[in-house]
Amino acid sequence: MSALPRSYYDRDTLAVARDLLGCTLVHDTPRGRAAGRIVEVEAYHGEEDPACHAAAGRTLRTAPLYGHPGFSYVYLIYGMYHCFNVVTRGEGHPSAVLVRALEPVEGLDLMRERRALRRRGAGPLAERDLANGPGKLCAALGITLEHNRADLIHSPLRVEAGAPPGAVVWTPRVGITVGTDRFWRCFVKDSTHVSRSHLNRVLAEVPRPATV
DNA sequence: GTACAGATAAACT
DNA sequence: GTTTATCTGTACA
Repeated sequence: MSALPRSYYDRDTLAVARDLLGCTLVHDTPRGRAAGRIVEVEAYHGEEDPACHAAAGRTLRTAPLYGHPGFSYVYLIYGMYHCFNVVTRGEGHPSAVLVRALEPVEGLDLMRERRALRRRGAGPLAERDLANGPGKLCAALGITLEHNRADLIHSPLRVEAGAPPGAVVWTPRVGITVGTDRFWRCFVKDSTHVSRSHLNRVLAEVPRPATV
């Protein structure tokens, strides 16, 4: 299996978000391979999207969003967790897709080890809790700030094609206080590996939004 | 099952 | 000094 080509990411951000569902996020390291099927994503699009980090303009932190498609944008959130994005569209159009949840496929033991490092007491983690959140999947795959601005086409960190999912659902994005009117979160409807499952029932479902 | 407090550091004002 | 695209343990139903 090879990485998705750069042209895949140089498209409408919502289309890329939708199409990434069912693909596999893979990270090869000296400790082994960890991989998971992408089941939940969010689109962040342009300086006019108030929830996009680029809404604050181009800074040291947001520079990757303005760069080439097919590169990563990783940042630290709440001082403890990392969030992994893939940059979409051409240079100068600051937009990206946040990967929010994976269904573990390969390297489950490695994922469990990495995740356990972050927990205090606690028993063994259930398979569904390994990567069902943006911070969790970064921990499980060993993604840190050093993977910011990585070229996902030529890197141990990459996205590979996978079987398209069945029905998908679009809802407002999670964890933000602005831009909640845009239904730019997308997840595999039947997946048991989606984040914040307790919210999913009350959120409205809409057809695929217009392209951006 | 739901609700809440607290952890913790980089970037930005 | 403030903000933050989160997660976890504890408390309670």
